[in-house]
Amino acid sequence: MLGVVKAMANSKLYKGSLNTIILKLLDEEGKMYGYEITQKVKKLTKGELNITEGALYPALHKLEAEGLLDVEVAKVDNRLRKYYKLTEQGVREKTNRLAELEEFVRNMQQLVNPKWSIE
Amino acid sequence: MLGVVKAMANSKLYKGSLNTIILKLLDEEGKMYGYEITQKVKKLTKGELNITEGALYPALHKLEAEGLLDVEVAKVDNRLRKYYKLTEQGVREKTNRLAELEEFVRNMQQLVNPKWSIE
DNA sequence: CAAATATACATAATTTTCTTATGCATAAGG
DNA sequence: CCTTATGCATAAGAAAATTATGTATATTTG
Repeated sequence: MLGVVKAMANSKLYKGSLNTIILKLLDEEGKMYGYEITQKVKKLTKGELNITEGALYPALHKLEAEGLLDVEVAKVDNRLRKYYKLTEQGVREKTNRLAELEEFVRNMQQLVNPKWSIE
Repeated sequence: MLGVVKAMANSKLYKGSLNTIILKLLDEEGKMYGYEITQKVKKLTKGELNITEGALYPALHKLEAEGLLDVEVAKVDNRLRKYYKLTEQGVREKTNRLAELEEFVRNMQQLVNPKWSIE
């Protein structure tokens, strides 16, 4: 019995962007737990981007191990939640990642030309 | 003796975008050879994106194997060049990839918010 | 003119990042 | 009661890149 779990994305372009997404959402929301992140992303992209658990949880663990996230365990309705939030280093890294993302978009615009513009 | 070869890019965001870049450049230029692509990309991004040979050549071979590219060997100044151009299927696929790229940017904009806008 | 750099291809080993497939457990809805 | 939703986790494998080589000719530079 498989629950037809849609992949993270149709295209391969999202590779490498998961960490940036996580850092930015945590910066906005203050703290979030894993499942909440997947739902938030799904909603914001109108179902077009589904983060898989196999990608998300290892990513969260890695960011935590790198000192970019702090974790806090909570029990809600007898179910476990692990709330993540940015550390100070995480806030700095988030800023860097967003700058890289803007640069990426700027460069892709030059290469692949342009229906979109910056600013 | 190592020639300090810079990586394809500082950030990981470019992962997955190489094929799209290749298809679009070939569409614009008509035909190009591998080394020419690396130089063109370097120039267009003002040196910020350096495609490595280890990424480029396997990608070209794969695109050719998939029927998206045709190759034509030439000898210039006693040196080998392999000119690639889009097949009909390659043209169609280029269109798809560009649409995916736009969708990717649109989704990232929703997620990570917004200094850039589409259109 | 010798040495270094640029041009031009290629591939193998490894790493990173993701998909796919599981696994466990509780809550809610039909 | 059975399915779906919530919530975590990890392992096996694939895909795409990095890093490190290797070969060869042409050009520039000290």
